[in-house]
Amino acid sequence: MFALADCNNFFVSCERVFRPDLEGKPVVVLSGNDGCVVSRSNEAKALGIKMGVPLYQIKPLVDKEGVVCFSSNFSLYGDLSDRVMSMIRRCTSRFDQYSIDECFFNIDHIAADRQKSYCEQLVKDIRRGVGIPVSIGIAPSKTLAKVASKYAKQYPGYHGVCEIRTEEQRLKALSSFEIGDVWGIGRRAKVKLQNAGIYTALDFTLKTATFARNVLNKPGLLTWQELRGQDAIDITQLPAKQSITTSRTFASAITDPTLLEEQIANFCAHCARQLRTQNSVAQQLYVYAHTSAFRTDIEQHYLSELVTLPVATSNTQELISYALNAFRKAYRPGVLYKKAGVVLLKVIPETAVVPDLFDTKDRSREKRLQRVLDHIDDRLGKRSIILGSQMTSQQSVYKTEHKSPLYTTDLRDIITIKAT
DNA sequence: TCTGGGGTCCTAGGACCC
DNA sequence: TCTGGGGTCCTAGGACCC
Repeated sequence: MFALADCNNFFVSCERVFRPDLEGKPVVVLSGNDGCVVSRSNEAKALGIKMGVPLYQIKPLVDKEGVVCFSSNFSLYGDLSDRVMSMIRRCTSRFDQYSIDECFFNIDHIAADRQKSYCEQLVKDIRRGVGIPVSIGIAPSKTLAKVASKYAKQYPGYHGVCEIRTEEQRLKALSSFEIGDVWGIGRRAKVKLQNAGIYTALDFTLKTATFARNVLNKPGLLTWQELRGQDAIDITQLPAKQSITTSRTFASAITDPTLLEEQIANFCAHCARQLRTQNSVAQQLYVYAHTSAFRTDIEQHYLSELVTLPVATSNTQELISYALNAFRKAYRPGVLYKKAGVVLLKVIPETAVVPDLFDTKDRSREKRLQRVLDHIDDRLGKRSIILGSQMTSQQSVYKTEHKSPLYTTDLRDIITIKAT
């Protein structure tokens, strides 16, 4: 049996941990630049606020109903996620974190008839210990566990835990579960299946394996098997990321190349730091910047450059220099760049680097310097020490009007909270 | 005016090989 | 007019997830 733990309305719940006065009130968390709604409390959902809707489109409703808005605060969410995950990890022999707010875990060491009450206690403990509400689904496959967790979330009578154990439970659960809500069935697949007269998860399981394979290919067949109770999807964590991206949309479009270069240098530094934490190096680097796709009044422009590095590296200085050179080659004056990003590709383990016979760099020396810089950042906080190219203007190009303090991770904010 | 960010997997088709 | 067969590797794009 698989257990799936899923934090309810995770980002909103994180904000509420430190603002218990917002319990029972409509609350939303916004994406970058306070653009879109990315997390909603049940009260906000009840007002009809949809996932992903731009804030400006619901501004009248937000004002009228007194919806509380937060800018996203990822260091807070990451920290609370770690605390929830570590509580679950202590209860299991097999643990796979699937996202910032979800994990699968094994409960086979508990007798079958006690698994539900065991998980109910875990839900209570996490609520008391971290302050985050969690729902747990238990079933013989991961997809069914996801279905179960949705029922657990939906009906308070379940006390946060729902099981799909017997064939009777499975048929009942799937018969009132919309096909588009199944894990692995996206928008396109939903339309295809509905056109074939399939509206519930149960309808889908009554078709043949050949049908599932023909209409939705291999991933669809796996989902079909899982819904029938067979363990088919493996989500064992990849040991290391194969690509690393940092990209941002700016609050307003940028034309100034110096300002853009500063952003790209920062994206690059962020990617490189992630690369080093997984002891990897990148063989390729991709830089892009483009106009807003939503604007119909200006000509669209997409700048992009792919650089293959002579020697795979994770060095921030080196990666920034390649990224800026590539950017300068492709930059077009006058274009209103609204979004830009850096992607590191062909990521491989540090130990697999093939040296270049004609390499002129003293790589071991650069590596020692990089290690010192990382150490300073770890000790004194992010961006304690950065390169000149990362801070040429000191101008902020992002909007975060509703950001909560870094309650758990930033010493300066903690001191401020205590002082007030 | 204002519209997020970061990933993975799969497949089809082209290039290339013998 | 008629123009092989089989395989691998790579890439772009689509679809999906949170």
